[in-house]
Amino acid sequence: MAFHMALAEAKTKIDESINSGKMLIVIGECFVQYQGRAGSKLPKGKRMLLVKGDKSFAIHQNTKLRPINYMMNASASVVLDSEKKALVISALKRKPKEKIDIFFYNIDFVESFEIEGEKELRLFGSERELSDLLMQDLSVLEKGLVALKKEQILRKGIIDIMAEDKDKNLVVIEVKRRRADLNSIRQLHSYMHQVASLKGRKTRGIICAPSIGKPSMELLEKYGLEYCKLDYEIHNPRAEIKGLEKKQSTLFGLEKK
Amino acid sequence: MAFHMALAEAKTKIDESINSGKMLIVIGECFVQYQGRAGSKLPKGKRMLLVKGDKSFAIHQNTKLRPINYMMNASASVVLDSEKKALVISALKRKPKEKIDIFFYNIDFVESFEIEGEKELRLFGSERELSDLLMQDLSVLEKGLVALKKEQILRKGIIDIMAEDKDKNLVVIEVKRRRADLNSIRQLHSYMHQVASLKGRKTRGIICAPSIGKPSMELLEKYGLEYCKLDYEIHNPRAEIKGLEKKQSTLFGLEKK
DNA sequence: GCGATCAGCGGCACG
DNA sequence: CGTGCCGTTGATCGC
Repeated sequence: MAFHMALAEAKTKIDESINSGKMLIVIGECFVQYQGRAGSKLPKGKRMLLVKGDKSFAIHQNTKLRPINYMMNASASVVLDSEKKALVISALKRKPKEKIDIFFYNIDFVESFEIEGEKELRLFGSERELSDLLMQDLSVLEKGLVALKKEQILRKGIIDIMAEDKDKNLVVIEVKRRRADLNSIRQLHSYMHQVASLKGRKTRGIICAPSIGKPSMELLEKYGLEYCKLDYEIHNPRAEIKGLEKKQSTLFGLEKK
Repeated sequence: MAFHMALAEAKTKIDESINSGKMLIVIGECFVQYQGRAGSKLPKGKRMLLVKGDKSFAIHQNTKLRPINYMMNASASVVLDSEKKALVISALKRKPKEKIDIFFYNIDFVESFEIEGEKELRLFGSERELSDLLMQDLSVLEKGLVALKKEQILRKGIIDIMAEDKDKNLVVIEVKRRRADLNSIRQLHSYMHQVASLKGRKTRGIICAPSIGKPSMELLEKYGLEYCKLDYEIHNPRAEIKGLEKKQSTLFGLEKK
């Protein structure tokens, strides 16, 4: 019957496409279940399945950027279930053990597209880039500040920039490309304490970010850390540091003279 | 000429589709540039553009789950640039101000698909669910432990579960659905200290997770926190707590008798 | 709207 | 491999 034929035809196309490493698009009414790190069921509805050359599976609804169900680097099997009158596409993965089953009850569209190897995205304005820029001249942060090491690995975490100020105090610097949040502060606090107890030297902590929220600022002050407003601009080939506004922590307000 | 005609035809289809809220798929050779929170350029190559009903734009290559370029909730404009012989699709957003330009030099495929409103995914095994399960009977964690409040909001953070032990000590509990990492420990540490200094009472901190890494365990011990191995299983409608293995922090090894 | 956290986070880089 | 952390994080929920 025509109904089954469509699914059988689709199966052939899908098998071929997945095998070839092409980009595959399937659109139709489906039910999806997943079991693995978590579990989920997605009620029957029309969706798009996108299978890429690297065996990543993504089921998209008509909203949101991210797929509603997915699996990457999986091995696939396509089976025509004549009982359920469905074409079942399963993606399996171990480590962690996960499985996703897609039951297509009817298929509106199947096509695969030849797409050459991926090109590299040239991105600018990443934290890495800002960090590198800062490293080149830490004196914009504070006179006499000199960089010791980038990406200093601690036993429990990684410091963005390790430096030393003019008074030979150690300075732990954490760079954020966006508004500093509680997490940033907790990171810096943890790093600073590790360094202080490890080196037995007076140690300061500075967070560099374009802005910082009020609760984060309060936590920062409570921990005796410092904040430096870091303004930057992103243009064509790379980002550029625009301005730096030192704003020492008020240290519980003791500094008001 | 035929070349332009194809792009012109595509423009019509794309305009209509974006206006209608359908799911739109465009495949062709394109160059992409983005400027906003960061900036990027993607060299010419064949890709898929996916535009959803909620005006989310995603440019996919043939690898990876996530799009190489994207923008959500944008306003779009489609322009035929006869100078550059390209169809330019631009997505614009304010707050934050962002722009993405997609230059299609030729188009292999354009189609839009009617897809009804999204259905809800029923997910089980989330942290929220595990937390709720624990709340129902904290005694599995420790005899005499009683829950005080769920999602207790602090000035600087949110506590998963606030409880009290048999000795009337406050107990801050942080639940993780996967292996506890440094971040989890730093969170719990921060919460515990806030509670202790706020209430002026002896306060304990317990992290519940299926596993914990070695560095995280060390940090946990350094902070005087405790770890509880939380085993759970996910089956059909919901997750279920399988077992709990208490594993008190060794507190610098002082407990070895 | 901002704030905080989770996510089946994914992806990357380094040990 | 695991560990740590960034991400144009996105997505959710509460204030």
